[in-house]
Amino acid sequence: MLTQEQRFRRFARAVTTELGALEESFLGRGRSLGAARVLNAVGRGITDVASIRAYLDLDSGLMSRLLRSLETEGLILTSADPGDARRRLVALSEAGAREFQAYEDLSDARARNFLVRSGRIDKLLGAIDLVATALIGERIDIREVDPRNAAARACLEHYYRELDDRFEDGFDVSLSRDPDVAKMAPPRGAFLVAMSDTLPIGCVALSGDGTGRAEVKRLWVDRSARGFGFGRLLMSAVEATARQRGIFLLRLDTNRALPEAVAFYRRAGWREIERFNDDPYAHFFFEKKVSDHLGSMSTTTE
Amino acid sequence: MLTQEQRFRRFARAVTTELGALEESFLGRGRSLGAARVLNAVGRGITDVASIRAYLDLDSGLMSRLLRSLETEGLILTSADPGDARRRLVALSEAGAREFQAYEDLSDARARNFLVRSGRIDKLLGAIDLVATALIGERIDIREVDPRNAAARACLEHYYRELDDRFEDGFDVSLSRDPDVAKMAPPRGAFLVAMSDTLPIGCVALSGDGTGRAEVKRLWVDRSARGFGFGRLLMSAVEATARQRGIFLLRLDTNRALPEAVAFYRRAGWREIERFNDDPYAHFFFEKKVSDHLGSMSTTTE
DNA sequence: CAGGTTATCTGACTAAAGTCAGATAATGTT
DNA sequence: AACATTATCTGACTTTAGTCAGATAACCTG
Repeated sequence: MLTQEQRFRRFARAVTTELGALEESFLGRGRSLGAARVLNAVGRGITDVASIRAYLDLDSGLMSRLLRSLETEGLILTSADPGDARRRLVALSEAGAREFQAYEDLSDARARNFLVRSGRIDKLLGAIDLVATALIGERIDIREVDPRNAAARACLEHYYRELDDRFEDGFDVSLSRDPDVAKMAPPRGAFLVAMSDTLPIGCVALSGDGTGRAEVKRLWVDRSARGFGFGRLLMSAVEATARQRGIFLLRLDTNRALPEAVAFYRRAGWREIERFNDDPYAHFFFEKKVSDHLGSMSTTTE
Repeated sequence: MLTQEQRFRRFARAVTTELGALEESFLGRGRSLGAARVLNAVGRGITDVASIRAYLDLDSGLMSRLLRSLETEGLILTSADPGDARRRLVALSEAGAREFQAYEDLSDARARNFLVRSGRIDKLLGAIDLVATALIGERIDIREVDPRNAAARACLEHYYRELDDRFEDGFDVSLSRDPDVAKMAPPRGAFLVAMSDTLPIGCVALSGDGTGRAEVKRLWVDRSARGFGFGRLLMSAVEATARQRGIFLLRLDTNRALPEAVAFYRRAGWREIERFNDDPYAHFFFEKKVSDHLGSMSTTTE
């Protein structure tokens, strides 16, 4: 039988062929891969020379020559940084933007081709998300965002869809105690999203009312990213955020159709308590003390 | 939300980084990637220059120079092909074998590192097999092998394990009508394995007794490879093989715990018939005519 | 055995990627 | 103002990969 290593190596060969073909298609546009990569970096919004150099790991000499060749092609415009004239800023010209878009289209076409040719797009997307998440691994970035932000909304949509799938009678947000957006934004609360490269793979909300107590809501981790400990990571992050906001006691509720969530909260040091709301979707109630005394930012209204 | 193309591109970036690091580690052994690749091809058993050239898609001049450099390093030995002195044969020297092993160890170490670091080896292996199978796609090779061969045995082990998982009371080969190996080998029968690169992803056996009738047994497709139509491919191949062996009528049985198999046989033109054996695991029985008259190789014992 | 074909080798080239040692000019520090 | 530091640029270099036109020797066909 094939060993696990051999299976990985078959995967590596298959992927190398596919990605090699993508690079080949880039060469078809008449400039070197190095130049194409720089153009791509600029197109993606990396605008100063030092950042591009760090992003692509390029020698300063090579970088300079690639910039010069893109400049004489008329694809980029460079200028001195007004704040520090040693630095140079790079921007796409109109022709450069068109050329950047052409590379984007090539990439998208190959991605599409790969996905469609299998005939099993959903299963394949699940698999590639899983592999990418495993590879990106610890390089995950938990950041606070506005709950109306695109990544946050994407997470929430996934979250609602999953509840709708798993609850016996489906899930309808409007029937639930939906915390309003203001409660999930500073200074009273927070909305945290876990980003793996460009993909939002999980979220959690802290819904506060300005007192030293708050609720944890909307904990979700993408199916393809489960088992890597991101749920725990999100919970630690939200507890830390709560402490910063001067919150000392957290509560949450959850549904009996999510036994792994109930087990997870128990393991993570949450204590089961009496029902504290009339949400029809809530069956289990927990609380956890996150700091010993009232934090510095707690208000007087408690 | 991220589009499907963006998800693929996140995957491509993650994988490129991982595989780039692997190539970097190859460079650490002090020779170019080209030379390392040739050494690897020789180590994997490709012994004549033309085949290596085809395998690695190398220009004849470049190939020759890489061979010369490996030869002066003392890693390979070349000799004229005794059958055709224009061809050259390549073999690893003792030092070459050690060096080849060093590259193998590097590859394995990186594969292991990738798998272990996730903490979810089985799920990850399933995902990479799925992606690799999708990428390799049509480039699948159905070949007849001896049923005692390693790939065949690997398939059968998976097959038995899966039946044991799915049947209500498990599965024990010794209780089943296990066709003996001679019936699954030429000239009476056949054992076909579907190879995707180096991975056996499916099998099917033709168990004959030298008459114009035979049984199809052991149809199996790996979980990660289902839905790509490989079952259908294997069945067409086994029917073609049956015709070659002079068989005109095929029969098979299957279990009620495998509804998708039953549906598959119905769709593929099989006709349900009466029970024709006393296998305790068999609940459904099918037959299919694969040629109109007795084939040329049919024996007189029918 | 003559003439064509084949497999490999050699030499002369190119393009791309990358390295390294200064040069230049702006900025920061004392 | 003098000196060190920083970001970028320039020129000279190397290695690798790859291309192409023959050369060479063995083989195949009639």
